[in-house]
Amino acid sequence: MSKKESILEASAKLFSQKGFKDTSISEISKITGAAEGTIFYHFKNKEELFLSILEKVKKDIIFEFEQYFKDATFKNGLDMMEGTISFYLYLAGKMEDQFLLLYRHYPYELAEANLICRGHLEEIYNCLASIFERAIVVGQKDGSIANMPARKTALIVFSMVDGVVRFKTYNLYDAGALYNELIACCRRMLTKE
Amino acid sequence: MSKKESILEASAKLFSQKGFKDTSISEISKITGAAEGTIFYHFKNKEELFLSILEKVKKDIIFEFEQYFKDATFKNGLDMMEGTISFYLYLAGKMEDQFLLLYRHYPYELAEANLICRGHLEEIYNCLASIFERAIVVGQKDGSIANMPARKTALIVFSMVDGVVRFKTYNLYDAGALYNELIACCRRMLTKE
DNA sequence: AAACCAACTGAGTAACCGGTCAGTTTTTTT
DNA sequence: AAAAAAACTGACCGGTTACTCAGTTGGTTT
Repeated sequence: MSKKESILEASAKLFSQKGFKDTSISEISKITGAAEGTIFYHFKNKEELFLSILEKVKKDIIFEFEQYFKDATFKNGLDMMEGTISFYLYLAGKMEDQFLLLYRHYPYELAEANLICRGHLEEIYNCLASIFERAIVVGQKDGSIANMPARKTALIVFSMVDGVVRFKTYNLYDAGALYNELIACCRRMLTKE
Repeated sequence: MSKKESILEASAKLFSQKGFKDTSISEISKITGAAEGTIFYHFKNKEELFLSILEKVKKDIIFEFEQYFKDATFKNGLDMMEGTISFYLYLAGKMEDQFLLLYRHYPYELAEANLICRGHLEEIYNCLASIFERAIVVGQKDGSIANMPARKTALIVFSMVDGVVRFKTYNLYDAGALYNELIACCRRMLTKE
């Protein structure tokens, strides 16, 4: 692995686990074995290093969902929604560090001043919201999901699922213990009476 | 207002809006007019200053909900849930800074090492979850809410509502635009058998 | 072998950080 | 009014920070 790659890998982990401000260049230098100067040779400053990481997070998340939907088949829209939620929870565990980075405050603060950062975040959230929305639209066509505003409902399902992941991240409640209830709630919320 | 009070007020605002690490003692000193030494006279270090603020946030949030439920009357449990959600959204706007502090990462990081911090957070989340739970229990008694695990469902409703508040906080989506849909989703989720 | 160049180095820098402390001012008690 | 206590001050300190830059390395091209 090149020095640049190991810098990216190590700082992605540190930014996720300790936060942007609490991660120093000297720490990244020590872990990777690269001199501090090397870090600034590859990235013009700390902020740009962060943006490179965020871009990779974006690509990874979008790639994973694309892969999942490429191979998956569903009985109907409601079944698709259930699969999507399951995969989201699975992914949040598998890509724990990447999700943790998105649960931090720094990306959103940077997004206020930095258009590139804002763009990455919007792409990520748009991708996630669209995944839930697609399931709803499919379900409304095949009749497994009732008529309701697809995008808005998707955002609510998204925030519901994401909230459960956060509970786990912050050690407030075990996400696994809520899984069955989450699926049941979602089903009741979306199906016709 | 005493110096101590103005230090608490100013740093609460700064910790919420800029974060713990990004707020320096010298900044608090400049804003309040208190010397840096004065801050350390009242609070033995920066962390203890933070804990004082978190404790106040806890008291304020719990107080506000107690006040609300003291005067409010509801037709039934489902109506109570709707009122609770509305009040939660209203409160998240009114106490924007306090909620923002809870959306930051620092409190949860500190909670891992500091029992007092952990205690405050648990009290806050327990209070919020219990509020939603109570409405469900009432609704199940009067028949307006279907039978389902009260606590777990409460946590899901909570994470759903809180997620919508976060969308607004992070400028990702306007919470107000989701209000009607949020209530409708919640109603469908709770009323079906 | 000479020239070139991207990758890399680490000592150095100015700015800032949380925290201390000896001393001053203000308030309360006697 | 004297004494005691509490509130307050700001210069100072050691440590850390992001970032710079003059110089070195090692591989490729001419």
